[in-house]
Amino acid sequence: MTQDSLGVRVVPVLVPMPAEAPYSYQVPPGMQVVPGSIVRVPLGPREVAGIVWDGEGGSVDARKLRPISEVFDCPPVTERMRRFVEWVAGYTLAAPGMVARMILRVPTAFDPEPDIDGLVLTNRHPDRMTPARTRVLSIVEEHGGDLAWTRSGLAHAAGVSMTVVDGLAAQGVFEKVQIPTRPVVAEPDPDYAAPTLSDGQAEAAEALRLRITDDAFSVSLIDGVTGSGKTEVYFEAIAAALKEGRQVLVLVPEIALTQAFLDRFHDRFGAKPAEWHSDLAPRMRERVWRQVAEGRVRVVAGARSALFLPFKELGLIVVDEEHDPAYKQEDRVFYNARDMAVVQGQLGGFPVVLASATPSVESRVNATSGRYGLVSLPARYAEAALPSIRAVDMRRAPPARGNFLSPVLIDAMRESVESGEQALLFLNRRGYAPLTLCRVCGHRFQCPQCSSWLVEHRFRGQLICHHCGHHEPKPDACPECGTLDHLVACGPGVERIAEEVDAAFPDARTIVLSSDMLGGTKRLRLELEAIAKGEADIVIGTQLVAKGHNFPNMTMVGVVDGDLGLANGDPRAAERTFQLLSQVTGRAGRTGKASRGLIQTYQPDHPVMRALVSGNSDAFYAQEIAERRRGHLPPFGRLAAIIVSGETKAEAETHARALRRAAPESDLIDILGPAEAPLALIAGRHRFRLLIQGERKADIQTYIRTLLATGPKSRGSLRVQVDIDPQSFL
DNA sequence: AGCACGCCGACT
DNA sequence: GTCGGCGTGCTC
Repeated sequence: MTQDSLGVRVVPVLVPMPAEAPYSYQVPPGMQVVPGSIVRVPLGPREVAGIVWDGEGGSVDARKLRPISEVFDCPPVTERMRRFVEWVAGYTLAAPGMVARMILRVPTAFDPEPDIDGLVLTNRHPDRMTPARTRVLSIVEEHGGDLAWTRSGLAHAAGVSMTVVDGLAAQGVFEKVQIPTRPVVAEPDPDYAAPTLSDGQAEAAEALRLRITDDAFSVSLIDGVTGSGKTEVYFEAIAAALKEGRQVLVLVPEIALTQAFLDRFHDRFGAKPAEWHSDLAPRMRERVWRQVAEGRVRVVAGARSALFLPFKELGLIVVDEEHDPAYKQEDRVFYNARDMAVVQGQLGGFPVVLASATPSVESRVNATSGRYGLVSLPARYAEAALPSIRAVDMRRAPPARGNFLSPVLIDAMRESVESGEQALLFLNRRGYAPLTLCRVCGHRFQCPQCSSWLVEHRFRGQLICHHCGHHEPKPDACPECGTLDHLVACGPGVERIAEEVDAAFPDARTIVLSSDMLGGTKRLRLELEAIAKGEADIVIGTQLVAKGHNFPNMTMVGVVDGDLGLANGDPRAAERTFQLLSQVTGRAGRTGKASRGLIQTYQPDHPVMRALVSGNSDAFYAQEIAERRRGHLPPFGRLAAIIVSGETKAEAETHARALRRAAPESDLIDILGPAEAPLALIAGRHRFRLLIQGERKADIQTYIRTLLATGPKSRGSLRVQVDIDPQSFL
């Protein structure tokens, strides 16, 4: 804290804009501020919320200084949160103000919720009774007599107008009291419904409980297949943290929390967790934020932005489905919420639990190297038998000409449908066909803006670019040679599979689920409910069927193209495919009935397929890890360079190919979205980067020189930052 | 990031 | 004659 020339106190304030450092503001005489105080300050033509920061304000022209307008009546941002903001800003190379903005993005939560005016019965009697007055008084008596009521609530309950209640209050029959605001959720009870755990689960739960009572920073990875009871196990860690009087954050990847998760939590703790995600109604958002800050909310389940809630006494973060790419934020401030959760744990000195049936390779490495604790759960045999998974070798059982479903798949579907059960077909491709070409001249329909193929959506009669959203009506004639009616669809999308299914099963009830479905989220939810109720026999879906929804009668899952995504040049291709297909095939087999997953593939010997079929992923992970030890990805060794390469992933891939050609033995490389490593010195325009790592800086410099000499000179997009270790916080 | 100012094209 | 596009520049 400093004083300006007139002796007025000046403090640094972090304002929500991309400045390098806090701005300085005067503290008007008589105003009390401490580091962490949330204040309203003038900023240019407007007023914004900012956070009083630590240390000295920078030197500014005294004439620029303006006074703080107001200190909000709100708990100050904790020391831990302030260090967290600085850490995230340093790591992601974002402006600290922009990180602070993520805490402050709750427009009106900084003022306390006003108490509600209530009425409570006195022992005075009304001058005379009327039927309406009798009703009011008997309603109050029925509820015990000493409860506080709101005017409108009481009038409504008694079925009378508010004037009746006002009349009684005027005679002193009621007196005014202040009702404190209602908590957004009831307090969870750690002893509400202690579960019966299997031996394996009990052992795992005990290991996590010990971490909690250690009261120190640690990271534990719970690795257990679908149905092994990970959730029950980390619930015990939550219970232990609650008993220690700490708050708990459960991070979940999806925007909307699945009802299933909330129900399970309620069953265990007798109350729901507070929810936090971007779709939350503004009023609820404020109340949750406020009550989290006050420590009234004990457990929050939320999307990645919940990491920036101002917890008063956070004592545990659980990251569910830790491998999920939805944890990456790739705009403004680029971060991976899973990693930042670990950072919070370290700064706050409390445990972090990562859970996944298919952990990310980096978490597996951290667990096997001992940096993270590993809690493995054996499969549970009893109620949730795993589906038997089989690879369908497409070379040996090919589909009929012009079709995409192998007879093996069709037979399995028929068996399920005929026995009154449901079948799910998974294909991660929207629309009818991913490529359209002219049979006469070979013209391929390409997006005019981003040069990817246009995907035919036959239902809508459009050709659509899935990259940028560009769309045009599908013409009858080739734009190149003008020939009519010779355009041909290449490859399958879900719409095309639906066509094939309709032909093979004309009587079955079929539903197609994809994110571009007409009718939006509401319709989707209805369809999911309908499916759960058994109102469909065959479901054909894209990625969104992989998530959380349970279909109790789904006994067969067919993956139409298991190889899709294995060969797209992404260094995480195998990992992602394994994770996605595990999840999809896991949709079957939660019923206790015998169930199966069939994966169509041309590479039945691929490590991913072997892992899926055997149910043992150790060899697969070992291979992935070995591959990366050969130099493909952090988190091994020190990340030595980030080469920024352009606006699109395609551009980054071009650079990567060039470098691979030029230096085939090099310690390459990954193409990463901005969340995965600090975004160097770079204006926000470059969104994808190559990472190069090596043992010695000299190696890196060689690679960079090679790339600069041979790589495409696309828009001068190569920039370099050296010497950042993304794991150095551990 | 947000917001104002500012300078050029089609319309109440 | 005005409304409105987004380029540039500034905010303690």
